[in-house]
Amino acid sequence: MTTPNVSNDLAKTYDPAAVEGRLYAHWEASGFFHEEPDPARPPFIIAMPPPNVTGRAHLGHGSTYTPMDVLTRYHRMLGDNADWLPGLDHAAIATEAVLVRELAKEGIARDALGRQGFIDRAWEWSRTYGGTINEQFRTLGFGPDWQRERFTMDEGLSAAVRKVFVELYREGLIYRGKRLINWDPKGKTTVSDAEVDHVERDAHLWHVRYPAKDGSFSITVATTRPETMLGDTAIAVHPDDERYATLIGKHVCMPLTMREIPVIADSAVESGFGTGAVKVTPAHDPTDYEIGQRHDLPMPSIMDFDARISGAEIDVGAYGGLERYEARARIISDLRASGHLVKEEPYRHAVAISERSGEVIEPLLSLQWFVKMKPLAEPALQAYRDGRLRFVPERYGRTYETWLENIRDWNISRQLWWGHQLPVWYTPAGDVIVAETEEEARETAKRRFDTLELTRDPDTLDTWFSSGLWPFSILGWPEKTPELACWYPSQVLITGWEIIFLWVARMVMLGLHFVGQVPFPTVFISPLVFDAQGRKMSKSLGNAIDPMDLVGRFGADAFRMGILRQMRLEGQEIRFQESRCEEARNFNNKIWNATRYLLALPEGLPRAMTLPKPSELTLADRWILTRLHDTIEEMSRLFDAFDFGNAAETIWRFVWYEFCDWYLEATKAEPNRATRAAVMSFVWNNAMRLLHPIAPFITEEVWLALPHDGATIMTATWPDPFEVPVERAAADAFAALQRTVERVRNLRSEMGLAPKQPLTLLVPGNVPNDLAALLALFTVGTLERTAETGASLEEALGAVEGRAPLELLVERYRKEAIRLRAEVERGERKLGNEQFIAKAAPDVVTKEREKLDGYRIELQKVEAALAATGERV
RNA sequence: GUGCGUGUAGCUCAGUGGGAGAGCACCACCUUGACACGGUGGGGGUCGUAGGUUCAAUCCCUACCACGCACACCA
Repeated sequence: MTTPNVSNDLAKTYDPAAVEGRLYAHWEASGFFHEEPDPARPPFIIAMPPPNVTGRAHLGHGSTYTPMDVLTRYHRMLGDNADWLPGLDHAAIATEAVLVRELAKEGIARDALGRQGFIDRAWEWSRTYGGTINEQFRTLGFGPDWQRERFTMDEGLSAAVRKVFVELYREGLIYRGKRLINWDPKGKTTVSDAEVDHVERDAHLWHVRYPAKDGSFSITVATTRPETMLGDTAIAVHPDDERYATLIGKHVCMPLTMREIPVIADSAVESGFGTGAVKVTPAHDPTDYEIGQRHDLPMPSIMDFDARISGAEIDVGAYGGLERYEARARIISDLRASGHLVKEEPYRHAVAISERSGEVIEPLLSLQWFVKMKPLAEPALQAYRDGRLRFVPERYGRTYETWLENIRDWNISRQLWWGHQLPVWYTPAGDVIVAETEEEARETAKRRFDTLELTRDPDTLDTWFSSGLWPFSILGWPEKTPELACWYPSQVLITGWEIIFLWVARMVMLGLHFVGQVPFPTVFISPLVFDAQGRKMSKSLGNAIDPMDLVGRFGADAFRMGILRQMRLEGQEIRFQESRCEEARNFNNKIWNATRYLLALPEGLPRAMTLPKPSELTLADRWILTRLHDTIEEMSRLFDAFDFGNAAETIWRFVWYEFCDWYLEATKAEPNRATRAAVMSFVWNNAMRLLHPIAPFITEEVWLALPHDGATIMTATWPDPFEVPVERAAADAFAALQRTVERVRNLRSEMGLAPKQPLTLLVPGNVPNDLAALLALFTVGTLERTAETGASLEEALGAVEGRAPLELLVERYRKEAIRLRAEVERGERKLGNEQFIAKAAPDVVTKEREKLDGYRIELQKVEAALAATGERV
């Protein structure tokens, strides 16, 4: 007789804080995350989307970066040449904004500091605070190859940026031009179309009358932006609009300065909206710009980069110098006074907002640099259409396609200091020199323009320009490195759908153009994280959850499991529930205690991965091994399909509801003790490996405590289903046993028996002893053998009954008979339907027959039992 | 306006052309060789509404309603 001997080494409650930091430091110091290119093995490469250097971990990283870590760990265990390549993005606008704020606190203006001083500060700041998010990633258990960490402003990556710029320029795909751009008056820079949001806002629609000079007629237009009237160069109406047909070609006066402008016809005008006539301000509105181009209209700018009215190009009357909203108010009041304001109505419409600063975008005409997109987009579309690039879920492919089909040129110059300065120089005569280095620029200047006096373009490149090169720039491109040879293209890109345009499409275009292959064959789009009510998480709403806080309370493993279990393959959002992390913490505790039980088995554990002879395996052994086999196949399938939610659910079920609830309990019965140590050790070792990609820490801790081979579970092999014996018949028999146990437990409960009060079990003689013992164990029953019943084990188990008070049994039998009669009736109705027999699939009909037969037999039995009790009454 | 997604138990969500599921919450009982961050049992849903296809619809189709998202030059 052995007494329980729970290992004193292991606390009763799992404490992630005591494990996670220690293991991570060990992994990193041991170089387990690092990998060298190895053409002999299949590559599994993920380029980490570089977080902003200003960034902090948020729940979105849970849903996008956890899957990357999971897949990298999974493929490493599969023996692939797996590497996850990390890095940071210099995040021009965001970083510059942070710095400007910091400087303001010290009372320093950006311009006073000067360009070089500012950049020095930015570098200093990046080095000091920029690593924060990487530390947080370590806390979350993310294991990228830190030795390969890159920064978009690194010298190598910057050289790649310059090379790409120069090549695109020489190919005519980058050009400089005066175009209408999106100006962010707060960030004091241009932003690309992809960085502009359209937000519904309450505003006004003002109807303004434009009179003819002689007063013989007038035209009224509707506008939401009266301040732009100063730059009007035409009034447009639809060519088919009869109301205005006679006025086309005539002139009216813009009432603020009484400047004459023509009335023109353009089909872009909707006659049904407003008055059917529209003012045209080509320099300050995208539609008007196009109309202006079609009609060759003058395009005077009336607003400067501070969003103030400016008379530099045209007479703006008394409004010069006014801020745009002041000007609007003044103009409205003047128009009202002069009788030109006909009508004023509240109006809700979409306003263009800078994604970054939240400021209302001002469309301005400005000399900027652009990338010609159509020639780049075409191959990127082709790659998608012929299947070289696919999206998971598929529907996001259509988003990508639509965007590329309608793509417009990309404004890439930014009026910021922090970023890659354009490799562009100008001679005093205004000649443009584009070169990879200043030396090269000087040589060209000397040779072609006979000058050495050069001014470099002060602008920097859109951050996404360097991010677009990420998949190959981090591998050393344009050098022909082993990394580039082995690891480009990568295997999958994982990101959120909000940056398909900003980033994914651009990587595909530039990757195809410069390396000749799509940078990744598959894009997995992970869901965005919202709060439990479906609201976006934000600081202002106060509903933001800090992952670090969750890790502190539940552990990194629980955080990862908690969020993965909420992921659904087709879902576009997660309504995050913190309780899922708590459940996962409980799950880990379950694992911990099952491990304590296992380690405390009095007989001890054998060498790793040694199973008893097949003939010695008990029914429970065969069942759990079969379940393990199926779980391994399922986990591999689900990881391969990016179905992380179901993967998490699958291993959860196996570990908790099968291994702990049934198998571990079964090992407490005498007939199962001989083989249990080996089988449990084997199964648990496999289970930890299956769970490791999701919960790296606890699995390592447990695996190391179990008999194992190797230094770390990280490089242990992924479980192989062929190493696990399968026995369907035994698995089915055990499942029948489970159903019987549940039935008897229900009876106990109805009898009001306390869990420890024994119940007499009436077990047919043809139920084998080991099964009978399990029944007794699971139901706290004492066995009483009865006559053999039924031909199969299932039938015999179906006949197992507990000895209960007569009234109770009668009641149960009655209820059971009612249920069964309903089932029989339903089956008979179905099978009595000739249409069903004739048209339904044969196997469906057969199954239905078998079901009906089964119900009939059960019903007979129950009715017989009922009758028998009746006789005894 | 166009396109996409979602409506299933009180909550968050799985799922299937042929007997409605999980977790949490709730109720009852329980310190059973590890675990109360635990065990066992239980109650609870006309599967958004209305049609259609089908022998059979929660699942497929159509319309509508509600919510969310993306795109869009209606000033």
